[in-house]
Amino acid sequence: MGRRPCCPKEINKGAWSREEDQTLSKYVAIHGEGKWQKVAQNAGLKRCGKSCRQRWLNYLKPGIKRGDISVDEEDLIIRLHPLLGNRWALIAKRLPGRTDNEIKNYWNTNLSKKLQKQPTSSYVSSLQRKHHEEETKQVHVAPEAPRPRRVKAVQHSKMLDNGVCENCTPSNKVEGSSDEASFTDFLIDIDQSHLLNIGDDSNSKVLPQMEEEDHNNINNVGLTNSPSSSPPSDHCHHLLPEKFDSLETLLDVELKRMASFLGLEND
DNA sequence: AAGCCTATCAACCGCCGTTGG
DNA sequence: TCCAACGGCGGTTGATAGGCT
Repeated sequence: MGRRPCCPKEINKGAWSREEDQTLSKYVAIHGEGKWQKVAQNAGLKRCGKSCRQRWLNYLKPGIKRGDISVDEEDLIIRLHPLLGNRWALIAKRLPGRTDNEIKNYWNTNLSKKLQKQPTSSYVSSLQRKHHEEETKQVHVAPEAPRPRRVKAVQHSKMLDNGVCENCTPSNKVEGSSDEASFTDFLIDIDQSHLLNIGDDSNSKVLPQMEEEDHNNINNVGLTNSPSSSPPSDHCHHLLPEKFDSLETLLDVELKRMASFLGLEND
């Protein structure tokens, strides 16, 4: 049997020519996006609909930024990745003009290597160090060093039924572990499920030590720039917001904090 | 100058969720 | 309710440019 091919056999593959780009751009300008299969047919492009969509979204669409990922953008990607995992499309939504493909490529070719040399936890430590240095006005950073930003929030701990955080067990050793990535992803997935499980308050847990804290502490989920925050290794933030409309809401909160920290709140 | 190696990134592939008949 | 088509997404591949020997 096998899978039905999504495209006719006689289609062009590989790099798009200028003529094809122009044809596609004109067609979309007139008819709008969507119905990509029809776009390919009606525009006379010997291309798969998916290919047209990808070409438009990743290259031709107005407003697409290309190349030169700024330091702030890189920083945002580094911060969002622990939070979202390889959800490149979600990350891309937070970087106007950037496409998921570009971010994915940038991650795979640049950031993953950087973070391999300096694993997330030690990266976090360096950020903390730098943050402390900034606090004490004793800044000594190698030019190539990552910009110091506090990234406590990678620690999205799985909540157990008894309210104990798995992440707090003495055996919890993330640093240098080969399981680090999957561990983090696992934790994040768990919490995303919790967060998205709105309408079921039984799933929205706030541990006792959390209850006495200000509602603003919701911001401790994800990223923080709090100078007084404890390092992730010695403190777990047992918290899940009582109610988030969605993960997007959570991210908006965090991004506002990030923007504030970056001094970009007006952007 | 030539050959090899590595990095980059555009594009393809296939899975999966959504939608509409 | 079912199913086919479509669209979105993430993983992977392959072409190519640039650097190195």
